[in-house]
Amino acid sequence: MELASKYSPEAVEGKWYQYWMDHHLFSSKPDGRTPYTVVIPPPNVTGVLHMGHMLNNTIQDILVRRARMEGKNACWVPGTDHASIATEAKVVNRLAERGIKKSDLTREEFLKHAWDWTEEHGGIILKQLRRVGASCDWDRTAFTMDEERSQSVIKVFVDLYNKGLIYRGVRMVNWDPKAQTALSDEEVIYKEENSKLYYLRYRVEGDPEGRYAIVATTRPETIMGDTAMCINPNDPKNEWLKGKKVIVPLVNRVIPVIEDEYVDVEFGTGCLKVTPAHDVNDYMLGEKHNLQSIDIFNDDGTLSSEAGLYVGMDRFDVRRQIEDDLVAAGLMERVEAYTNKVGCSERTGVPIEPKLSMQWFLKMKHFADLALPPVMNDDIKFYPAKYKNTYRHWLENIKDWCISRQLWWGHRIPAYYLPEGGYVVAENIDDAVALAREKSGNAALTQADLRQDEDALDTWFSSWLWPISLFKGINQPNNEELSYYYPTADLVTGPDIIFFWVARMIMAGYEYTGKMPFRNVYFTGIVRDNQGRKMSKQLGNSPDPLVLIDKFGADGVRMGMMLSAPAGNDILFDEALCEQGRNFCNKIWNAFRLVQGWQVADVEQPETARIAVEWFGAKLRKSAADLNDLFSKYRLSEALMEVYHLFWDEFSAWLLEMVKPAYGNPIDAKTYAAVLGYFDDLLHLLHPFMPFITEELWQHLCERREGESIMVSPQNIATPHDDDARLMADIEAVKSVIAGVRAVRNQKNIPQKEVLELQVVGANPLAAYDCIITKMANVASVDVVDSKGQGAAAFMVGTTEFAVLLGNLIDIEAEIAKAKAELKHLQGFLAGIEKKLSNERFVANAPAAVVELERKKQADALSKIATLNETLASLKK
RNA sequence: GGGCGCUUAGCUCAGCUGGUUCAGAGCGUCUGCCUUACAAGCAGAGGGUCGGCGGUUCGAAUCCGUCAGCGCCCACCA
Repeated sequence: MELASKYSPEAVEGKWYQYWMDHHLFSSKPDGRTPYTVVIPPPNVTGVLHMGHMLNNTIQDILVRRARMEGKNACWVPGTDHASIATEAKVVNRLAERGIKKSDLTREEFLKHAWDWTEEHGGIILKQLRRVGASCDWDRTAFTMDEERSQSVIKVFVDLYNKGLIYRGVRMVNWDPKAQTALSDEEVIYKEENSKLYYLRYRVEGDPEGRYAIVATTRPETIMGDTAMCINPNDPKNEWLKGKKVIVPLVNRVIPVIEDEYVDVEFGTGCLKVTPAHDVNDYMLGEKHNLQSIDIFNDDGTLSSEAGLYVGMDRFDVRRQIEDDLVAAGLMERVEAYTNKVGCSERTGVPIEPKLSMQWFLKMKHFADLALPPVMNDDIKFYPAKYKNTYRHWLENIKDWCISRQLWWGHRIPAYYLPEGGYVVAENIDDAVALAREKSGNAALTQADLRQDEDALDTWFSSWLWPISLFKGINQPNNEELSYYYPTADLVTGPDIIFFWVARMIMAGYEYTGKMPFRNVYFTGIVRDNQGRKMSKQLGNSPDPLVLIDKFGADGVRMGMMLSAPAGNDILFDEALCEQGRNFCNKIWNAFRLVQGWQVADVEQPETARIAVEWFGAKLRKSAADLNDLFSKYRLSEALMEVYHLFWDEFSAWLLEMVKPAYGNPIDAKTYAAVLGYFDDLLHLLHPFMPFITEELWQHLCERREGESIMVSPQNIATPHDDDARLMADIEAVKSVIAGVRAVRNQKNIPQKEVLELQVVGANPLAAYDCIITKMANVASVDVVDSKGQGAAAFMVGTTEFAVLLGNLIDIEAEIAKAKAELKHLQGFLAGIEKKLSNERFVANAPAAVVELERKKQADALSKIATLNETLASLKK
């Protein structure tokens, strides 16, 4: 069959993915094999594939395919996340485009829109993952809001409530005025902002001299909520304010001056305005000093009637306005430029507003105690391990988790309020009615009397169950699938969700199965552009993975991603890397074209081929062993580089050239079979990284029967043999000789096809390999001589001198210069060694082996120097 | 403010518990080649006093201290 000289991914990829699907090659059921389980970090159900997914899923696929090829029962479970707040925001925006406001809809109507949107866009990303080659068991595709997962979430909520770990209460929470919901601490991102520090004048009530205190604040718009001014009792400069009352500017409310050591004497004027409703610290001060709390904001961030002034205006408009008004009223001392950190909503980006509200919380101390030890003692391993510190620090300082969200899209909190007050928590309405009757003593209560809590649960309250709920482990504890697949093997995710997700999965894992959810966590880096900038829509520097796949092929892009993606390091993505991947595909393709074009005949195996075949076997065994080691350490980009080098340099450039028959001649059957065997081995090693091209070539190579696939075909590369190392070292020396001759050709512009004469001075330690040297370097023979001939270009391999006879082509001056330069280098080298050896303390203290080695180096250097001196002498004749 | 990590060739990085001629790899660069698998290729070459300083040691890219620069995480100084 004629093959094109270029590999065409488009003709291959779709075909094979369909074939894998048709033959259920990704599907997994419990059996007698060792399981290898990975659960996908579920992408947002309405998301589209970006470079982060490309990286993350390529890594998972490599691990999964490798495990599958090792004979494990690989199970990669895909799915999507309902992403409560993100999806709700998207739905709200979409409705807004149609002129519909969320507030005009009932909960049911809104959810209908959300489900429509989910069904329309949901799963697009999963389809896109197939283009990448992801070998997920698609029959298991799950959704965090499907029936099974929803039930799990509700069941867990009820369970934790009954265990006393979930409570409801009024607390200061992070309020997102745009999404109009509470957020967990983890969803608040602090951004540095250039703002202003305002110095306001608070006149002292009844002061005959009309004195005033000066308060520094970044948020003058909150003065309407001020209910005290606080000074440090140990602050002499504010001593005079003790026991006084001051008047809030513009508002003219009289508030007390309180004393608390919390106040930093050094900051501003040492006077702090206290707004208990709108600042976490002020809230604490308010509690401590029994202050009134005035909530001046509406849920959307506009001023409420409580504020008295600026009612209905947005908080930031008020800040601008009040600055002017304070100046006009003569109450502004001054304004300074100031840099501070403002907490913003991770999702909507708007500054969060600390707000007192009724929310549901999960006590975290219990879970922290559960989740910290297994990571610290490496039952669960983190790659890279540095994230253990981050993890520990978070768990040791953990605060209760606010799990309620004022959203509709998500799992609705299963709490039901009784008409006369109080509530019950139950998995379903029937249980709730029963409980409510019991609680109230009113046997006549019906469903209609109960009102379910309006809030939904934080998205992460469902995803923390993911590794368990995917195997129905919450609803059917200890079921067969769970016992078989769980704990999962590896989790591949970004360090940005270590708290959101990883830590909480560990907590839920131990709480609900008594076991870890996964054994290893591989933290990927962030994909950046080649200038180190984070990829973003605004910058437009984020390529579409599918466009890249169209351009370079899925295998090419996978390789491009992996080439520079060490665990935990950010990857600077450059299309040039995909180009390298594509080129590699082409290289593999063409190596195959060469091999499959050979005519086989019943001829004797040449010695060259015999040695070459033996040598490459050693190489292959060594690489396979190295790969095992690299994979065990999750050093995937190094593993890929290892295979890349093995295929391109050792196999293509050396082995194939060594065994290649002369033009038009056939190859012997023995060599041919060996080369095909190696090709098969190489395809197996490559397959986890480049699934498509390897499957394509494998079928050509083995005359595959329907239903077979490289991914489940046996692969048996032996462990290294005892004499492999010696053979490999010998061939490395042989390569150096060949490279030496080629270098001479290059310098002298002698074409490869011109046969040269090669001499070796003294004895030839590589005599057994002369046939390889003559073939690869195109020399007539390797002649052992006592001293090299006139007009020869010399080079050394180890301590042996080789010489290429050049006759009148030789450039005596250049040879002398070269020899002199080398001599100088060697003499310097020797001087260093001799200095070491003459150091008594070195000889006395260093291990014998090290000293011995130095002696060997010394002897070798002396020998080479002698050779060079002879060369110089003969050149100068 | 606290914690962690990084700094090695033009770029991206590897160098594990100090000692193989240890200063490496890939890409890029340069030179020569359209050699009958592949110019998306072949052959060859150049390139770094391992961020600075100090210390430990017979010996330091590797261990310790310190300084400088960069990055990340955490934190209620308004």
